[in-house]
Amino acid sequence: MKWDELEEEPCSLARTVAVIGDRWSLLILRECFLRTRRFEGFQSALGITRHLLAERLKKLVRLGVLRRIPYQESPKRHEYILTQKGLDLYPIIMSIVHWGDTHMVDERGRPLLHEHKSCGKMFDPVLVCSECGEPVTAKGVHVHPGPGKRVPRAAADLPKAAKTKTRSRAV
Amino acid sequence: MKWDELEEEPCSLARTVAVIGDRWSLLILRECFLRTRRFEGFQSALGITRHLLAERLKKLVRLGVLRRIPYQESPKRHEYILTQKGLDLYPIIMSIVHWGDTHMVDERGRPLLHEHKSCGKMFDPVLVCSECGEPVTAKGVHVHPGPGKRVPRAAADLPKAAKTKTRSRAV
DNA sequence: CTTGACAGTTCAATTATAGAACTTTAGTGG
DNA sequence: CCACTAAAGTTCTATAATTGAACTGTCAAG
Repeated sequence: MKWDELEEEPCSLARTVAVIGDRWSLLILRECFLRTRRFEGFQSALGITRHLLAERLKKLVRLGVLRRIPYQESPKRHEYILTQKGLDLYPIIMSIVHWGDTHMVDERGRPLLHEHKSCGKMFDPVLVCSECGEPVTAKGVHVHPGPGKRVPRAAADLPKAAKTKTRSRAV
Repeated sequence: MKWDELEEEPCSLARTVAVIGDRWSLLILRECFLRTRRFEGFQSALGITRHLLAERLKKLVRLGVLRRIPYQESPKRHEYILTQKGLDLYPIIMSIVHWGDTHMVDERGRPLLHEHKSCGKMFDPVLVCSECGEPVTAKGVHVHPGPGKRVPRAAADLPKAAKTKTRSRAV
């Protein structure tokens, strides 16, 4: 499967992985949330090669996650800022950071602590149900086919006999 | 930067990206949450090459995200199941799926809908503050250095004059 | 008129991934 | 006994992605 095919899959996870599922995109986006905006800033903060950084920034702009806006004329210079689509990635970033805080810290503890401005306390992010407000777990979720569901790649390609039975599943 | 170095970074996001930040790991984990457990199951559902699948499964086992347990003797066969560490990835997966549902769907709508068993309603996941229960946004969060904070790579490698000023930042 | 910053581009060398065939252990049907 | 199938990998070559380093173009300052 190529990256482009990934974008076409009838799966919201696969389509999002097509955007952020590589070694660098999430790190670049972390820097965006840390208020880095310029090429040199990303490059020196991350140690990414300039070649790849240019490529990834282009891709994120093409996908509508970043916007490239001029901040000076002569010589023309641009900076990269998060669009709303980009800002909406924050829950993903926070969930990732929280998992790292829980499972990947060394003896010395967390690299960063987060304060929720509106309540003033150090907090952890919790994923809850939009309807009842209770925390969401894998076992507590039942999945139904939606309008955008297609027969998955594997089942479509394989002979009829090989089709896997469908079942309610937790993603 | 190599994958191994990524694991060492004093950043919970980088360390988590070292685990799931490639083309396939998240898709394999999606299948795990969809109750796939066996080699052939992953392979036919994803279309990943067998070579890479074997490698990724090994990696996820080594990192403690999956456990490899025998389900029959002669011939010895094993299946892969999520550990608690793996189950804890669910908020990341759900956040990713939700972003895809919001920003990457075609005209036909979402591939899947999610029902929250305990309240019986179709829902979206919302990230809230563990302390006050209010939704978390990038702008509403203030970051403080934690005990595991080290001077970042870039600042440590560069001459003193080039050190970037520290600032409270939103990741 | 030389130096430096910024935002890239170019190119060779190294790694990773894709695609396909092959291996091992065992069960099944004839 | 023999061919065929299945699961779970392994091995191999070709192709694609990434790295590392140098190079380009525009302007400003000294």
